This record gives sequence, structure tokens and C-alpha cells, in this order.
Amino acid sequence: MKLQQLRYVWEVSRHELNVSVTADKLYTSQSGISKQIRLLEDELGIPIFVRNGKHFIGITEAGQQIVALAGAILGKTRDIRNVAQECRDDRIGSLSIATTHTQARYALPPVIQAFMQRYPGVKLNIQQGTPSQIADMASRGLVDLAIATESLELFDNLIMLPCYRWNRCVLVRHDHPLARVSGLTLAKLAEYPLITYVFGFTGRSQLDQAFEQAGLHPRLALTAVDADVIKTYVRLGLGVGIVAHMAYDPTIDRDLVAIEASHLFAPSTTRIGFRRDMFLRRFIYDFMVSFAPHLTRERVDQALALHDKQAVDALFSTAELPVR
Amino acid sequence: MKLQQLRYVWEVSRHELNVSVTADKLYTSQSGISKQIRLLEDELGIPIFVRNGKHFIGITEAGQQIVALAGAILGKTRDIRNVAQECRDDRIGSLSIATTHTQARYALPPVIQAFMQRYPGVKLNIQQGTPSQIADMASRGLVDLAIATESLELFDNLIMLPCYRWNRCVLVRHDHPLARVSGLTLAKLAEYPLITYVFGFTGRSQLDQAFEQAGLHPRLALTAVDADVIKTYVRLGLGVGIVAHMAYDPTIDRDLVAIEASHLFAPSTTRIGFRRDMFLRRFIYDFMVSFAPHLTRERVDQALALHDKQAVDALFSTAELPVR
DNA sequence: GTTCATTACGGATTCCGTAAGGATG
DNA sequence: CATCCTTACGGAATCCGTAATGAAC
Repeated sequence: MKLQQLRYVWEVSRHELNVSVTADKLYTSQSGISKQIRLLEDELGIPIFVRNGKHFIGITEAGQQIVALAGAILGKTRDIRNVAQECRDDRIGSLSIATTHTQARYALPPVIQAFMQRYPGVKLNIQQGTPSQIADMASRGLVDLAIATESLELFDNLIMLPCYRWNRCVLVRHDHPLARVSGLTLAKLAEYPLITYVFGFTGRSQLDQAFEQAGLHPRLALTAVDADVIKTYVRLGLGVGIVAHMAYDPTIDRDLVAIEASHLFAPSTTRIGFRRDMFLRRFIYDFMVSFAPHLTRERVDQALALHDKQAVDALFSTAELPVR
Repeated sequence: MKLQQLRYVWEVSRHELNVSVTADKLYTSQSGISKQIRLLEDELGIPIFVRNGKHFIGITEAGQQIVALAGAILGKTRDIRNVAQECRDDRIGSLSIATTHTQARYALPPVIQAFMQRYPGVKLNIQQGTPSQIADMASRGLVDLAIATESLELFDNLIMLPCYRWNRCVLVRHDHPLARVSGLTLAKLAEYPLITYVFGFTGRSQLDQAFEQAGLHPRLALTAVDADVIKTYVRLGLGVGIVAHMAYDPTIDRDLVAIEASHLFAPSTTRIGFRRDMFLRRFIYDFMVSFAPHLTRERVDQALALHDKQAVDALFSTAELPVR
């Protein structure tokens, strides 16, 4: 058994079982991968992949466990390299973050800017995806950190730390009836076609809940994954926008009216998640505290010592979370 | 980075940093190990071992983390092999158990016998040691299962499942005054020199606690690690023996009088422990249920899903534990 | 003087990629 | 016919163990 064999098994399993594609991605040859996988299977005495003729069409039951173990092993080899690099120079390395458009566009820029200034030797890599893709990437070790408002609770090898709470605002054109209404209610809002986030994105579930509880069933004219798209359609007069408060920029969005809606919807909490057993380099601790000041190294370590998701949440009282 | 390099680092670290001895144990050459370790250190760019001239005299700070990670990786490669072997034939393999003399001599024999009959293809390996050695061996992956009454709670990568509760009895010669006393009390017991288990063995702490709470300070004439030795000295008239109830055999120990002492000391609980992330083969589940009937596969898995030691204990109510 | 890790070096093994082969759809 | 895995094969790199070297106790 060799690390490369495990790596090949792992990589093939996450490239649709296509050895050729995997070889291209890894800058090596099909035959090398094919042979190493076959050697491992021979050594273990069982097939890992199910073959139909000369095509890989699935993973055996034992193979799935082996793939999972291989992934864990590869994660730990990464940890070893990180420990070594941290020891040599704690200011160089790489940091990959998976996040949603909302975070990347509105919450992260100042943090990223400060981080790059402080750690010019750290290669930053920001990936975007849906909340569940993001959580999956972190869970599988493809990225170091996941930042999102939803779906992070699905993987229990991830720890999730609350970062900040945020409220929503309603966006309309100046000529819209709501622009002149004072004392906005859910009922008034529900009279107009709405434009907001796609299901599963950016706290959309809180929003649905609020209408549900009020017994209202507003018409969703359009949904989108990010506020920029939403604003575009609000400008076209296609409906009333509901976006995260931080997505409204008074100078750029001068042509829109933002109406405070924090009294209508429960606030959402954005969280940062990472693999529970990951080795955390100093610059990762620094990144976290920069994004969420209460996430000091000490308290992150405290949270890691807890094994229960609820206990972690209890460690950070709602009161101390910043509100945006 | 290669698995062998990690293995060498791991093995050297647990052979007193002596490469020559490690090479002998692994049936390979010093130079091979030396070179591979050096190659790994070069690749990582940091020393793992601290050298004084040409002697290994310690492990660097980063090295300790790397050794720990290497150990975890090697454990997972074992898991992979176990998954494969389980898939090929779930009746062959190996099972190593670390336990104390008390368990090996009095509690395990019938279980072992039944197991060997049911799984003739499984190589059994029983190691003896002090409770803390036992826990250490399980924690480091040197054995699969640890069975003991003390010290298992020290390592938090181990899960411990309660197996049975047991009480003590007092052993004296027929000509001893206590042989004729009815209604034994701690005070009466404390009048005589006692012979019992060494500190840290076989529920010794419960015993000390009982005397402590009663404000008594009996004289310990002699302590030993196992009941056979204790009985020998009781026979010589050197004192009053206090041993686990199961250590008294009415036929063999005909020359001694056993006096029930369950009303004097709190019962002890013997537990089985293993690494939380270990892959459990079917015959391991079977071994456990044979040793402790309430440890069915289903309930062991339930216990593994819990992350808190107290929650695990709560899963198995005191009432359902067998008493010996 | 013994113990111990490092270095040098030669032989055997293993690894890797090109190219051809054969199965699938 | 295009895709895709397997096998064959030759060159390169690596691994391994013997033996010599030199430092520490």
C-alpha cells in the first residue's frame, strides 16, 4: 500500500470514476493510475471499483469505506506538510476558502485585503459555490475554510463557528408605492411580486419561515443566487427586492430605496466551518479573528474541544455576535 | 512523503529513539531507516528528531505533531486492510487484546474459548500489562481491545464500554479470627494487616475510598498485581486478603474462607475500550457481545455515535450490567 | 572500546510514460 | 468511430542492505 495508490483511488473516485480525466488533472498518465489502482486491489485482495468490461461504473461497498479512509489519510498528510511549513515560516503557505457570492462580494473584501497585506506570502484561493457545495468541499478537504449562512450543518466532520448576524432590507425603486410607506409589514410586502435569493442560499429559509408563520404566500417573481442580480431586476421594475442588509450600498444603489426589514424577519447567522481535525496554521487563526473578532485562537480551541454542535453555539452568546 | 517513511518515524519514536533497535524489530537495516527519515526531513524542510552528534536525543516540537499524525495515518492503513479482509472473509484475521491478569485469569477464559471455537481462523493475541499500559497500547493502536477496571479513562481517543460490575470478598485461613465473625465491618477488617492489589490495579481505588470515607487507615501488609499471589500470602498467614469475588474458586481455594464483602465496598466496573475511529470487524463485535451480552452491535454503534463519556455510560444503565 | 547514526555504493526492485491492444457504447 | 481501461515494455528513479566512516558515551 502506498500513498500514491490511495491518492489515485481518492482522485478517481471524485472525478466521476474516469481514469483518463483524473490523469489529465494530475498531470500523469492513465496507465500509471490504472496500474497502481490494480496493484492496490491485488494487494488488498478485493476490487475497489466495479468494472463493466473496461469501464469503471461504480465503487464497491468495501471500496467506499476505503475511499473514505484514503481521503482521511491524505488529509493527514496535508496536515503534516502544514505542520512543517508552519514550523519553517508561519507567514508562507496557502489558504483556500469556499464561500457564496454574498460573502465574497460584501463581507469578505476588507478581511481579504487586510489578510493579503499582512501575509503577502500566503497564496489565497477563493472558490464560489452553493452552500451545500461549499460544505462538501470543506468536508472533503478540498478547501480549508467554508463560509456560508446555510447548509454547513450537514457534515459532522465540520465544526461551525458563528461569525455575525445580519438582517434584511427591502429594495424598491423610488417610484414604487412601498417607497412611501412607513411601518412596513409582511402583509404589505406580500402584496407585491418579490425578488430574492434562490432556495438554499443566503438565509432564504428564515425568509420563507417568516411568511409561513404569518400565513402569507407571496408571489416570488424571480429568485437569484446573488444580490447584484436581484438589484438589476428590481431596477427593471419587476418586483420588490429582499436582500441582505449589507448588500445595499447607499452610494452605488442611489437609485433604489432601502427599507429596513429587520423587524419582519429573524436575523440569519453566517458561519465559518472547517474540518474538525484539521491542523490550523497561525494565519488561519488570524484570518478568523479578523473576520469575526470574537473568534480568538483561545476560543476557537475551546470550541474544538467540544463535541456537540449545540455546545459550540452556546459558547458564543448571541449578544456578542456582531450585527450587520 | 511515503508511508514507509511515516512508519519509520513512528516506530523509531516508540523504540526509545534508537534506530538500530527499531531496524532489528522491523527486520530491516539501520541505514535504510536512517536514510528514509532523513529524506522525509529534507522533504518537509524541518528536523523531526533532535540529534546530538549522531545520536537521537529527542523529538522536535513539530516532530511530535508529525509523529502523532503518522500514527493516525498508520492506524487508518490498518483499517483499510481490515476492511478488505473483512470483505474477503469475515472469519479470518487477527485480534489482539491487552488486559490485566485478573481479567485474563478469571473473566476471559470462557469467552476466549468460545471465540476460538467459533473463529478458528482468527489469530488471538493476548497481552498483559498494567491498566495504564493497557490503555496506552490501545490508544496507540498496538492492540485492538483493552479490557481493564482502571485507567481507561485517560485517553480520549478511546471509547469505553461498561461490561460488568463486580464485588470483593475477604479471604482468610480457617484458623483466622475473622473466619468465625458474622457481620463483617470495615472497622473489624482494619484491625488486621491486609493483602490486596497494588495501587492502580483491579479496582484498588474503590477500596481505598471505602476506608478513607470510614476514617480508617488499615495497614497494608503486602500488595500484589494479582489474586494468585495474594492468595499465596494469605495461605502463609501474613494477612487478610481482599480480592475480586470472581478470583475465589470454591474447589481450588478450599483451604481458604471467603467472606462476602459487597456491603463494604462500592462495586467496580470492568470496561472494554478501543480506539473510537477503529474499523470494527464482525468478529470484534461478536467478541464483545460474548464478553458482555448487552454490548450488541447495535448498541455499540449507538455508543460510538455519542461523543461524551458520560453519555456513553448513561446508555448502559447500571441495572443491566451483569454482576459477578 | 562499544554503541550508534551517517555516508557511499552496487544490485534489485519499482515507478512512469509511450504505445499498442481490446472492450464498450 | 470515439472513448476508455488494460497490458507490454524500456528507461529512469528509487529502495535496500552491506560495508566503511566518524561521532558520542
